[in-house]
Amino acid sequence: MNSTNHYPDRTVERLCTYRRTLRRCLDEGKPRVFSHELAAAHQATPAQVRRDLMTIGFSGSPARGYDVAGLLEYIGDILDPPDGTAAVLLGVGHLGRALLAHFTRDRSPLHVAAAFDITPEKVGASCHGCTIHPLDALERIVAETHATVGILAVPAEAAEDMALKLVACGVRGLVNFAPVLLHLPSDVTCEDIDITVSLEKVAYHARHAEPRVA
Amino acid sequence: MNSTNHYPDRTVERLCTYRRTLRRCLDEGKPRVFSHELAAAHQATPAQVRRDLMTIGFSGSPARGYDVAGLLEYIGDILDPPDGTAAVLLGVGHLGRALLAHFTRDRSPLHVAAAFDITPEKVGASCHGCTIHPLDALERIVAETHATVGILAVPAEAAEDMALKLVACGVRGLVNFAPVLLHLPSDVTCEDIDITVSLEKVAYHARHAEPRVA
DNA sequence: AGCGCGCTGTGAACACGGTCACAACGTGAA
DNA sequence: TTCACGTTGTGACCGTGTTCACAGCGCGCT
Ligand SMILES: NC(=O)c1ccc[n+]([C@@H]2O[C@H](COP(=O)([O-])OP(=O)(O)OC[C@H]3O[C@@H](n4cnc5c(N)ncnc54)[C@H](O)[C@@H]3O)[C@@H](O)[C@H]2O)c1
Ligand SMILES: NC(=O)c1ccc[n+]([C@@H]2O[C@H](COP(=O)([O-])OP(=O)(O)OC[C@H]3O[C@@H](n4cnc5c(N)ncnc54)[C@H](O)[C@@H]3O)[C@@H](O)[C@H]2O)c1
Repeated sequence: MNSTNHYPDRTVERLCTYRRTLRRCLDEGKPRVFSHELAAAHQATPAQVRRDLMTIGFSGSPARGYDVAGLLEYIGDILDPPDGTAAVLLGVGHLGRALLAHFTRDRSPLHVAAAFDITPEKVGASCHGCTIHPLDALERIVAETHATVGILAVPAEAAEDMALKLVACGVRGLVNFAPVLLHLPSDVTCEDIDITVSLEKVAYHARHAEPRVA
Repeated sequence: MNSTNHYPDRTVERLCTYRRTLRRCLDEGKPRVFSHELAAAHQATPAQVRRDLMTIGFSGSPARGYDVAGLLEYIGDILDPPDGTAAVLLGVGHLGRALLAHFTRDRSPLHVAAAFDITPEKVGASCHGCTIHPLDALERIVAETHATVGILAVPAEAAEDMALKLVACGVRGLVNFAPVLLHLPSDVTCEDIDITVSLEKVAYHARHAEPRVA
């Protein structure tokens, strides 16, 4: 297991969601879980869960299952840097405001540290307790907050420019809501969330579903 | 090719995005495209594009490429029902408002036809030109608008109940923003958009990216 | 008219993630 | 103490989606 080339994307994704179930178990005072319980709370089979945990090197015990608190901490060590993750948001429009409302109140290991917009009227204002900064403060604030992730909620035309600006400031991870493919250096991770495409896909599949199976 | 079991999900997804590039070509007066041009505008190789178009049965001509207008119409016939797709939105909170702002002004083949909320103060009000209805009007309005897709922007605790309610009204496609797995009949298509997980994934990958390759 | 280039269409090979199936083992009951 | 059960850990297998590689062909150039 070399240090740069890490776990598969799909596994990381499931780790994120396993955490939710594990937290709920902890809240309920349930000290141990079986693979089939974790599987039921996700889109997964018991074998898949065991495989994921094997991949990250976490062992359970036969007839007892996995230790909830131990696994939660183990996953946290993989996913979370010691000081949590800071993100910056670009574009405080309709979508940006919703994101701010959600990720600033959150005490999770991940939060939005600062927001930016190009519109002069918005700059300086505060939105859900977060001050909106001008774009020329980007480099300084990324450095100060040690932000490692950038969120793009700007119009499609501006997205690539803003992405490259973020990369120039040292950001290596992006979440892009704009409906365009960004051309980025290969060491930058970008997750596209394309709500329009998701809706179109679902509409398509809904139209072509077989009448009723289960 | 039987009528129920249709194209793979990934292909449908790419068809949605090919359309964007094709529309841009049309706007620019470009009558034909090559597979490598479509590929460059997407996360795809030329072979992948050709394979997709082969899958849907659209032919180009060597040395001339694909006819932009023809392909656009061909994809439209696959993705869009004749009258467009109507969706209903459940939960007009921070996220719901952003979605309304985007998908009501849109003249696209897909639009939000009605919004619903449980909070008495919100019901009856209008948001971005869309009236907010009470939940007990759901069945009637789904029937009247012929909505085929439901969008869940409600708190996690309410998501599964609301999903089942939509299904009971005849909706067969869902887009779910709540961070829970929905247990649904197998003939219902559900696309989960889990923004928190996307952020966590990106943060993870950004931390473990190799220093610099390209 | 003839030639060569560059594209399309596609069978075959490949890679990856997911699933199966089973040996190993700890636990609790008798 | 012994046994039966249920769960984990994992090698082998399988299916799907992606890429390779090349034959076939039309266009434009000479
Ligand atoms: N709202 C939705 O539900 C929705 C759905 C699908 C896709 N999207 C996409 O998400 C993005 C944002 O959508 P929105 O609805 O919030 O749009 P919006 O127009 O409401 O907001 C865009 C914001 O970005 C700011 N902006 C513009 N250029 C900028 C720049 N260069 N740097 C920083 N800020 C800049 C604007 O001032 C504005 O505040 C768009 O690309 C849109 O296509 C949104
Ligand atoms: N806002 C974000 O950026 C964001 C990010 C990640 C996930 N989410 C998820 O999206 C969902 C919505 O987020 P939000 O920020 O808009 O929350 P919000 O609290 O602002 O809005 C929720 C809305 O749903 C309404 N509601 C509650 N129960 C309902 C019911 N049974 N039927 C209809 N409406 C009901 C409430 O009245 C409220 O208007 C949540 O599940 C949240 O976890 C949001």
